[in-house]
Amino acid sequence: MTDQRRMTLKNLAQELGVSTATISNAFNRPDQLSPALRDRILKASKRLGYSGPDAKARSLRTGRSRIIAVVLTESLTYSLNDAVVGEFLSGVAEVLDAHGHTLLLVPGRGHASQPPGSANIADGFIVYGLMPNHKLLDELPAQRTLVTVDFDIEGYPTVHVDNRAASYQIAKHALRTLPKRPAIINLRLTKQACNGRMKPEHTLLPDTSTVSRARLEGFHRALDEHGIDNEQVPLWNIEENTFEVCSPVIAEILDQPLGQRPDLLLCMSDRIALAALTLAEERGIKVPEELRITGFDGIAEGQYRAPRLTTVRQDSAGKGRLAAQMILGRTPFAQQLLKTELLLGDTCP
Amino acid sequence: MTDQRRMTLKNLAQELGVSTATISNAFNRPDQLSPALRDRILKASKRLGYSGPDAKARSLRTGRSRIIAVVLTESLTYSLNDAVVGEFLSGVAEVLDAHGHTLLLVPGRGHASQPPGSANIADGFIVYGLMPNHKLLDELPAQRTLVTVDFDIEGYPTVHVDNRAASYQIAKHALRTLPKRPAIINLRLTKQACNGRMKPEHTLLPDTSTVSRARLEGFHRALDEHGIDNEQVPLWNIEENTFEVCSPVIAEILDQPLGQRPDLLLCMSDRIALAALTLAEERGIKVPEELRITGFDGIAEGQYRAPRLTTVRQDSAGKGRLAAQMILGRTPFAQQLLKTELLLGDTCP
DNA sequence: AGCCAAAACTTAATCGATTAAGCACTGTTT
DNA sequence: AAACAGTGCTTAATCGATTAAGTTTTGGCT
Repeated sequence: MTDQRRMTLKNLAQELGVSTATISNAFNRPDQLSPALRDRILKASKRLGYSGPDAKARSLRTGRSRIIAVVLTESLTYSLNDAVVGEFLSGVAEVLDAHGHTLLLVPGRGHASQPPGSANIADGFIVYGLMPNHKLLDELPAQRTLVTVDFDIEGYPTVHVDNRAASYQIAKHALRTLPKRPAIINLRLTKQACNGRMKPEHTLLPDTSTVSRARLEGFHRALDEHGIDNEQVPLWNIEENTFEVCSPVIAEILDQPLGQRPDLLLCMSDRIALAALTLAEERGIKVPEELRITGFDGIAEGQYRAPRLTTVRQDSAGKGRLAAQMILGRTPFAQQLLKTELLLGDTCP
Repeated sequence: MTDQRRMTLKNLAQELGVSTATISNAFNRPDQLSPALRDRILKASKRLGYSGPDAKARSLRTGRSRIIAVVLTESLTYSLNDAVVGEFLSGVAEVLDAHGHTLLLVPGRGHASQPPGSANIADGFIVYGLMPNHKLLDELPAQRTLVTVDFDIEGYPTVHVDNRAASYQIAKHALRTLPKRPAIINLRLTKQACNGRMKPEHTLLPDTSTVSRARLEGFHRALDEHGIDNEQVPLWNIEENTFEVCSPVIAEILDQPLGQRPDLLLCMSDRIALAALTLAEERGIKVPEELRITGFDGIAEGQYRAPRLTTVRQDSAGKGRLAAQMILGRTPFAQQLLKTELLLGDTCP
C-alpha cells in the first residue's frame, strides 16, 4: 500500500515517523537536523521514489519559482532561427544557469489566445525588443520585476546598444570610399508591411527609440556629413530577417540597370548583408570592387567565411548576460548602454 | 487600505461580496455564472490590478503548469548558438505555442549544482540528444511524461532521424566521384576528448545508438561497398560544433603535403563542412575540383550561399514538432523515425 | 546534582488557487 | 399543486510544500 500512493513530503514523513518540517529541512537546510537523520531521509526518499520537494508547491509557498521568462519580439519559431537572438539567449542562459535559474521562453506574438498565461509563474521578465506599443506591456509591469532590452518603457531598467552611434560609425567608414550610389536596406522600419523599395506613402515606425529608426538616423547623419542628400539615397525595406524574405528584394536591387545599381549597400543586419553578398556572387558582381556591403550585428556566420563581412558588432551575448544579472539583482538596475565595435571585413575594406 | 494588500482571488471575492469559487469561475468557466456578474468581476479585477489567477497556485492545485521542459545536451550557452538546435527548438515552440504551452529550457550540463531543480515544474520533458549514460536520465523517467529525441531510453517514445541511412546515402553519392583520398571528420565521437586526428588509443563512444556512431557506420558501409579499406581512411574528430573549435583541426588537415591532403571530406555536420569550405577558400584550394566536401544537417547557412553545400538535410524543425505533439498527447507515443533528404549543392556535385 | 544553552525536532499556520457537492431560487411540466 | 430540472451561486476540502515559534533532548560546566 505504501508504494501505491504518490510520494509526497507528508507521506514520506509518515513513513519515517518524523515531521514534515524535518523532511523539508533535510532537503533545504542540512544544518537544521542531525547528519544521521538526514542521511536516513535521503536514502529513504531514493528508495521510495521521492525526488525532492515538488516545485509547484514550493514555488507557491515561497513565492519564487527560480524561473525567469524571456519575452521575445516575434514568434518563437522565427526568433529561435535568428543568430542574434540565439546569442542573446545564450548570454541570458549563461547567467541564469550559474545562479540556478531556468529560462522560460514566451512568444511576443503567438498563435495562442492569451499572451502571458502560464508565464506569470516567472520571478522576473526580460522583454526583448518588443514594439513599444505592444499590448503585453500593459499587463507585465504590474506583475513584477522587469528588464527591457533594445527598447524602453518609461522608468524601467533597460539594456541596449547605441544603435545610432554604431550605424553612424560604419556608415562613416563606408563613405570614405566615396560611393557614387549608396543605398540603404532597412529591417522592419515601416508601419505598414513593405518588402521592397520604400515609397513616399510608407510611413516610418512611430517610435524613434526603435532599433531600426536609430540605425537609420545614424546612416543619415553620416550621409549628411558627407554632403549627400538623404532624399537621393534609395531606401529599401525587409520585413523579416531571413534569407527567404531578403532574397527577392535584394535580387530586385542588384538586377537594376548598371547605372542605377548601387555601389554601396548599407544593410541593417548581417543576415541581409550576407544575402546581398551571396546574390552578388551568384551574379558575378565583384565585392568589394563593384559593390561594397556593410552589415550590422557581427554574427559568427559573417566572420567565419571568405570574404569576411564588414560590419559592426553588437555584443548580443553581453546584452543577455547584463539583462540576466539585472533581473537577478546581481547588477544594480539601470539604463545600460553597451558599446559596439567596428569589424573591418573584406566586403567594405 | 484596499489597494494596499496584494490582490488575490480571495481578496477580490471579499471586495465584491462573492465567493472565491465564483471569481475562479469567472476566469475559467464563463458558463458557470451569469454574464452580468462575470462582467462585473472582470471589470473589477482590471480596476484593482488583479491579473487573473496566480500561475503558481493554479499549477499546484490542478497539477498542471502548461510548461514543457526541453532538456538540451550541452550547456544552453552552446546549444543556443547552434543552428540545428535552434531549428529543433523552433519546431517545438511552434506546436507548444499553438496549444497554449510555454517552453522551459533546461541545460544538460550546466554550471548549476543540481540538475533538474525547478525544472520539475514542467508537465513533460523533451530530452534532446543526451548522452545515454547521463545521470539526468536516472532522475527524469520517474517523474512524468518523457519523450527522447536523437537517442533512446529503453521503452520510452522517441523521435529521431535515420542517421545511418542518411550518411550512407551521402557517402554513396560522394564516392561516385572516385576520390583518391577520402577522410572523415567526426563530431564528438570519442570517449576521451580529442580535437584532431584520431589515434588507435581513442576509443569510440560506447553506445552504438549515438548519433555520431550511426553516422560513422553509414560512411563505413558506403566505403566498404566501394571496396575502400576503412582502416586506410583517416578519422578526425571535433569536440564542439563551432567554427572556433573546428578551425585548427581543419587547418591541420588542409595544410598536409599535397599527396596526403584529402580530396574528399565527409563531415558530420554542416558547421564542420562550412569551416572546411572557408579554410579551403582561404588557401586557394578549389572546391569541388581539388577538394570535395559534404556536410550533414542541411542548415540554412549552408544553402543560402555560394557555393552551396552538398549535404543531407534532416528536418530538425519537424523533429521538434513531432516531439512536442507527442508530449502534448496530440500524436500517439511511438518510436518515430524521420526521413532525410539529399541536398545536391556545389561542394560535391 | 543541577542549571542552561545549544541542538534536534515538532506544531501548526499559510501560500492562492480549484472543484465536487450542496443549497436556494426560478420557471416549466404533468 | 406537486414534482422536477435548470440556473446561479456558496461551502469547504484540498493541492504539497515552507517556516516561525515552541518543545524536548543532549551534553557541558560548575
